[in-house]
Amino acid sequence: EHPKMGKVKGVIAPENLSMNCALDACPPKCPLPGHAWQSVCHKEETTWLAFYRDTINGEFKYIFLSAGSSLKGQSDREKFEKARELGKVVGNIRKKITSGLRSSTSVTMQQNTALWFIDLLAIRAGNEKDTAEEADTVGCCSLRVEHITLGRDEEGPTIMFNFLGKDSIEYKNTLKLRPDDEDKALELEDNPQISFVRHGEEENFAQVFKNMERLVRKSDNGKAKKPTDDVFDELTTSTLNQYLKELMPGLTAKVFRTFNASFTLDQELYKLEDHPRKKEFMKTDTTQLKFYNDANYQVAILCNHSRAVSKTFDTQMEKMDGKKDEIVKELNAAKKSLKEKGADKEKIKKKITQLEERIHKHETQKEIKQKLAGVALGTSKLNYLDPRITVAWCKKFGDFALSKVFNKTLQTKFKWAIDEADENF
DNA sequence: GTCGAGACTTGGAAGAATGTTC
DNA sequence: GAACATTCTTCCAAGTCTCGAC
Repeated sequence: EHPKMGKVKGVIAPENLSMNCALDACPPKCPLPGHAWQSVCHKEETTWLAFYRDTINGEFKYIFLSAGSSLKGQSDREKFEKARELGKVVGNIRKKITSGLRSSTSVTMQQNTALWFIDLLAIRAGNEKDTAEEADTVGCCSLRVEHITLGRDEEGPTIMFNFLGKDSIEYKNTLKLRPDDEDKALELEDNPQISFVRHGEEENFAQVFKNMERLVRKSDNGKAKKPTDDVFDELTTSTLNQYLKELMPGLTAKVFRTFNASFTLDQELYKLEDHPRKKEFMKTDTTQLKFYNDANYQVAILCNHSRAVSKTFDTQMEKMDGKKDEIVKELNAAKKSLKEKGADKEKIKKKITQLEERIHKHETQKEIKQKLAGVALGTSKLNYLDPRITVAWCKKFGDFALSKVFNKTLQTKFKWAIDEADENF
């Protein structure tokens, strides 16, 4: 429960607003007669147009340019360029993390263990929070002992995470080794609450597990930890980001999330290139869009982007089941009539094929609906996926219409990417 | 090194607009 | 064209991160 729940916001008057405009520009006129702006300033190094103080907690509230403005586009591009830069050096950074995991210096070991999670699981940095004023949510650096369960299964060690992240969204995930039995691995792969250790990272995982055993049991002074104690007790987001800057200029924890989200999309989309079912996927716009959405889905799972399940979800499922029953009845009747004397067999056979196709389509639709019930695809598309990857993929594979994946708002927001990327991006 | 102000990005909910089905 | 489903858009809270003061 949020500590400020139930508080009423005050009205924001012109007297609460500070305006920002160029020194040689005419400040906007206050539209309310008898009122005036609190102040007019000329901060050329900032992008905000106006700000006021929140009436509940006194925090700054800004008014910015829209996402479609060239200024925002430029900043968006810089964000993705930074992620691409990380992509070029991530191999070396992972080598440094590998050695840091085994460090005898506690701070170094903690920094690299946290980073290993941030890189693999795309967990947020986790700044300090004042739980008397804000909801009790955590990220990597602020994880507490009570959020972690260490265990073992037939493949080896397991690390289970269970905590509330941004917006009090539940994060439940068990990290484990990929089973040798490929059928079992494929089955577990479909479970969004299970993540496999990256290929080649098995030894590092064993070390991370050892580190975590130590971090959830004892602090550096040897005292036993309580469930409410911090796992990474010598770490803050600030010191972690300072360390990251030593590894690459401008690198922060957030960049790993952008990089891994875009990298995942790129990998998933380009599986189409030599996919055995390539023709089938590229047959219609609907099947190609489904392929794109499946790739987008993998990113949404990685970033834990969820949404409330529609209140009418169960009714909708029941309706779909009812609809399917109707088609099945029709199909059975058609099959029966095939055996009747004097029936137009060719016509009935054609009808049977059509009905079978309808059932298959219906089942696929239900499957998609169930899969996406609690998952939000839009957040990653808007914030984490380099739009140039999507633009290039659309151009490369059958000149697929970009409007199928980017609506009007996204096309405006990503104009810079549409102009820039060709099929070889 | 710590703290807090300041500036910006990321995020889901809700309502509006649009599409689909009967 | 009504009813319902889906997608788009807006809203603003909740994050991340930097920088300067102490």
